[in-house]
Amino acid sequence: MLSKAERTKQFILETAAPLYNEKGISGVNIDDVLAATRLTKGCLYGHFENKEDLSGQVVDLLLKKISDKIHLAVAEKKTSKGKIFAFLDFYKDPIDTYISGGCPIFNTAVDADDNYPLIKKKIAGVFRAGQQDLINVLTEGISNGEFSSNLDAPVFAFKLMASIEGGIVMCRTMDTAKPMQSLIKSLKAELEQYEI
Amino acid sequence: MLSKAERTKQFILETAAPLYNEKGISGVNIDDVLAATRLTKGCLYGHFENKEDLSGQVVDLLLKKISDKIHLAVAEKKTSKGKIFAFLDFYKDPIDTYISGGCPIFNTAVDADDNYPLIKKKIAGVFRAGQQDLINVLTEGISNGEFSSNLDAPVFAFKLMASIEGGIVMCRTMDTAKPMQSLIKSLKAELEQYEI
DNA sequence: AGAAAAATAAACTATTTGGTATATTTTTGT
DNA sequence: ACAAAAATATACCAAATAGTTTATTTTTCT
Repeated sequence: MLSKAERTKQFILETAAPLYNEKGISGVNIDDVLAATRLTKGCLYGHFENKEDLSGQVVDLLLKKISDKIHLAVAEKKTSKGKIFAFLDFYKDPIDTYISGGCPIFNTAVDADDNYPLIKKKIAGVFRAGQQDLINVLTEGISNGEFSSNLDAPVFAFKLMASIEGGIVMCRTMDTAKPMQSLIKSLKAELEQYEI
Repeated sequence: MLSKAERTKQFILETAAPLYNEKGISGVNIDDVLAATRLTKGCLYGHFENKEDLSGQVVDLLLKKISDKIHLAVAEKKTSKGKIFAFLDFYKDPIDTYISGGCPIFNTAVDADDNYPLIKKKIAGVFRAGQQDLINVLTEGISNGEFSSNLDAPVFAFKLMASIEGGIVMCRTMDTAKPMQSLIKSLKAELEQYEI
């Protein structure tokens, strides 16, 4: 079992995570975190060196949580098509997201661009890994005869991610989930064009 | 001719615009703006009530500038296909953007979500207007025989915007423009499937 | 039960940042 | 040329925020 200290630290990170996702890195202040956790400064600074330390670890947790959740949703499907569909369906509700405030990968990407080069590098890695995962699934689908070899896996993988992420932001801003449903349908139909 | 005061005010807004696009609304501080404009506090506060006033007007300018520029690029094309292609080509370089820091519409959307409800509403309007413009172009293309009536204009319009905006962020984060070229090609090909 | 670890309470420091005030200088436009 | 407008310089104020300190209390765990 985790020590009390480790549990408290985890609790702080978990509680701060949605705050960071909603308000952005520079939008969160220490008092917000203290209010949300109902802990005291002395306690918080016993677990983290400073705000930068806290922010870095929160971002890491955010990225890990969403990545794990997606992998889980995708892993339980057997076919290539099933896995891609599961990825798309994961994002079907852009208003009420897994972690409140939208997709943490994307939010952090916009936040970090021009502001936090270190975090930006982390996100770049997450994007690359995510795209590679999709490429692997699609390539697998081509080699096992699910899809035609006309399917350009890297391009379609990028298109899937870009449109989903863009769609989330648009839907959240316009406060409607409907366009996301149509977008997902359209992307599914696009993939099905390559079915053999 | 504009009065000196009006010119100075415009100069402040134009100079602050890329700062806001790069750093986000709460990331910009007054001293940044003073340093960039090389003006003094007294002067700045002679033109704007407070930071909120300045921020609001900068965001308005950002949205107007990019909207105007896109309209200009699209308007000079005659055909529906030409207009859509012009829209896509407008975003072909996600690294070196028209206004430094990426697409201001999208940046502001992520920034405003959960933080600035008033600005969020403004962006929602811009998204809706942009989508409607694309719908109109596509619908025109259908009615004049360029495209099949199988083309679902609202859905495709949304897909165009979402994937382009998402693609910009991904490319900027990974520091490469290449995937954007492929994405644009793919979207063009997708539209061409509906050509008659 | 009792020592060590963890958390609290509360006061305090330092820095950043938004904003004000005012006297002086520069620029503009008739 | 000259009055009005615009901008500067400088000093200052107030609030928000990050971070420290220390003595005390609570909790954990053997």
